[in-house]
Amino acid sequence: MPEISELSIAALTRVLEDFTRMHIRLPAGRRLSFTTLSVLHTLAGDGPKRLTELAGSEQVTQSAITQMVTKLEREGLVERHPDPSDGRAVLVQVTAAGAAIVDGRRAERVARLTDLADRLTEPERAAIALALPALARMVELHSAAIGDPPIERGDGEGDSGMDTPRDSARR
Amino acid sequence: MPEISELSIAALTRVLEDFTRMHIRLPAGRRLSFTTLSVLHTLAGDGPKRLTELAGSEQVTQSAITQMVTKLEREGLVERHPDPSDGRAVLVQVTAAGAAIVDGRRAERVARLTDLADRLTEPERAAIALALPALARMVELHSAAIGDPPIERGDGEGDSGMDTPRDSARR
DNA sequence: GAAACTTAATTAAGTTACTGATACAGTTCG
DNA sequence: CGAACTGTATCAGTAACTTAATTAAGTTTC
Repeated sequence: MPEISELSIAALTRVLEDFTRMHIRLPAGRRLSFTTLSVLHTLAGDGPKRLTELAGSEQVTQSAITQMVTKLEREGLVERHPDPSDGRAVLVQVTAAGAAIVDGRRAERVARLTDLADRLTEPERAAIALALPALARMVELHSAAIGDPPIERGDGEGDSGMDTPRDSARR
Repeated sequence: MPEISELSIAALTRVLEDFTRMHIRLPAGRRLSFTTLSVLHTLAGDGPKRLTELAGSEQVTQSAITQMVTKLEREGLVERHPDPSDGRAVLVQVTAAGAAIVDGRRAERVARLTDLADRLTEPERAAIALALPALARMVELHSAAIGDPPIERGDGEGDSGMDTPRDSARR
């Protein structure tokens, strides 16, 4: 016998795809590329990282990361520091200005979602609230499988770093 | 007095950001750009569209769409047809091969989410199932606000068209 | 019904963000 | 110490965009 409320993965997939599109289309104030915003997000969330670590987590080549970090450094959004434990390595750290960009984009998303949630009924909001821990656990299970760092999730996290194609390419 | 289960938008935002990242990083078999996959998804979901409509929904210039559609046409993934109601316009339609790509990527996402959901407890899955309609309604409210077409949602939908940066640029 | 304007698509030239290959400095290991 | 390995930087090339200009069809105005 099937459960009372059987979870339709197909439906879940579609809803998540739609939210992804919503996030992706969020316009950015500054003209930063897709990958660039993702890097800022990662650094703001996980703390300083090596270039090779970033290359792995963003799935671009190490060469691309070097070039991007050079550009971000010129713009004052990240800083390069020598790694005390390995003379070859560089630790990239987000600056206050860089973190502000991440926070700003997060705030836009929160504002948008707040607006939408306000227009739901109270039981609808409650249903989402009750599902959040389970959804968060799916993300956790995924990260664990991928081998990501176990990510401190107290606060000051996030920004999936996504951007519209227009933002990436313009100017 | 606050409700029993108050919905934390901040928490919801973070979870959705994480899912976005999960989707974005999904590797693609073919080497199609970020925007290209998004266009295929839109066409597979909404049916034939004009170039200008696509330019609007994908947030790139019309010129970019023209070039992309030309390339997709060469690869047999879309077809151009004259618009019977307007001699200036062109209707772009996804081919079976194009739809297969969209479906394939959707299937990968479903597989991944299925795997994760299997590792949840039964109450967790039930909680997500109960929240799905509310989440879907948030998406609907968003589309309505943006002015998107009201999207037929029977089946054969989806693929948020997202891709890794690596996929976009390689080869 | 012709002139002026608007809209849809294409074409051309330039920019940017990536890739791949290579060079080189710093580590690790025999 | 020298050989192999690892982390970063550099260089040349490519793909996906941009803006600007062109062509063609449709709409408006008188």
